[in-house]
Amino acid sequence: MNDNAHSAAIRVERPAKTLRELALDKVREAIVSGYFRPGDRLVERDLCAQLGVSRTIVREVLRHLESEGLVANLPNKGPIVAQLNHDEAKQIYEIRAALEGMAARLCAEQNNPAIADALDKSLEDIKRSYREKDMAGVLAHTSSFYQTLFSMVDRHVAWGVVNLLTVRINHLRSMTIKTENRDVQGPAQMARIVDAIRRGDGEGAYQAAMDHVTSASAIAQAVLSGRQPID
Amino acid sequence: MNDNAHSAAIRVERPAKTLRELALDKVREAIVSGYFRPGDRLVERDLCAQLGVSRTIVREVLRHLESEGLVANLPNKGPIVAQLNHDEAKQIYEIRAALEGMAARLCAEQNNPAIADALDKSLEDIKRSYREKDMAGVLAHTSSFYQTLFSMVDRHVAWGVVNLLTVRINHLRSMTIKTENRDVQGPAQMARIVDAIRRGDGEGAYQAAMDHVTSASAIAQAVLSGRQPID
DNA sequence: TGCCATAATATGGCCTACCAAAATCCTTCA
DNA sequence: TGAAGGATTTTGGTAGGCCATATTATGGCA
Repeated sequence: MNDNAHSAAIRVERPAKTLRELALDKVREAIVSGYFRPGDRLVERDLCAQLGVSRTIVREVLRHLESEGLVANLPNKGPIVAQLNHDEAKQIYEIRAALEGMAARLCAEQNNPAIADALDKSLEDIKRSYREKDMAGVLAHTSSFYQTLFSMVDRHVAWGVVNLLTVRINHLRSMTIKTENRDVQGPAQMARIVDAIRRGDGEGAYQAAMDHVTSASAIAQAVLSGRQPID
Repeated sequence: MNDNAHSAAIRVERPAKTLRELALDKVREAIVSGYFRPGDRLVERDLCAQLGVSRTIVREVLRHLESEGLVANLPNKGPIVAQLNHDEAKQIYEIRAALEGMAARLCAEQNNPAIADALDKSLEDIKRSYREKDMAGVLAHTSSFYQTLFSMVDRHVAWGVVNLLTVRINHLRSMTIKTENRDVQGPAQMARIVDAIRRGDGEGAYQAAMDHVTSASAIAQAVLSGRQPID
């Protein structure tokens, strides 16, 4: 027993990730990062070669990404990287507004100072990343901010939905945060959310969260209008 | 050209359903309908035999259902039918409330009488199904009511999210609608939504939609408390 | 009898190889 | 030139096999 407990204590935390999960992450990352562009065909056997795995894995991965909305399947032609149009992007921002607004309200109604403190910490990270011009960091810490918002009130299902939708607009997000003045306005809007939460002002937190997403959406629309869709 | 246009016009809407999609629907239906119970193991090779398809297909289907949240994968044990706990159900109802409330508000702000008319039609179908004690019909027409709500304002992404979440609580829905008085209260609450939309009262429609889901959620919680989880 | 080590079984994870059907590209011949 | 008709590419789908792990028998030993 003692021996067992001991070996358990030193047990190496093995990856436990299956090859399929690794491949899934790789391909998702490749799409989100723009290595595969919207409209690109994802030929199964090519992916096999690039990933170094069998078709079985590739097919399962493509199915998974299809159900995530990152990949579209043309009948008898095969999978391509999904194209996000104007309208869908708008809808995604709208849903995020509704859910993040909800989460912010719940946080405010919790009246727990630890929540605002945790959010402030993420906010500092975001500002620092902006100062260091580390845009990947801005995105990551912004995600972290919202994850905190949801997890502090135990809304992991809603967080899952938001997360799922967010990967589909990732390239838009990375463009909006580079917009002029966004390094000041973005954090300012998020600070309003935190302030309302700290005051216990549910309605204010809701509005502030809605406003933040809404302004991001407006910028995204402008970006999309400026550059013609990749069609 | 003319010929082309003509042949396109009469083109038979071919099934186009791949075997995988058929299998996916079958298994999803089997889970939603309760043929497979929460916690049941879904042994790949058994499913192959039952569905009459290859393991490739079965695996892709399982992956798809996993990302829908209907199937859970235990490491080193394999897939089982996902178990819905108390808290998750509550969260799902909460998200539906937020999104259906949003859709109802948008419908109201549209000021288009056709919307309320279409909703009224679904509502009549629901009442008739209740009178005929056709509970499957009640569920179907209720879905149809909400689908109208979303599609009338072109919010198919949000509808997709709601739909995805709804399949996971399908058994709860089928219990809530059988609750005492639900055949009167349910339609009455939905009529309030329609009335507000017809009046162009966005805030009222939002509240009415929230109230409807919230009361369904309360009933679901009661049902879940009454009968111990299937563990 | 009771317990432990071992073998058998079940199952998921992963792979290769194959076939049919559809789309597409390419060649050839009138 | 241009249309018929292969050849190629690629998906959709199948079959079956290998390995690792986990569970379950099983049989032998104290």
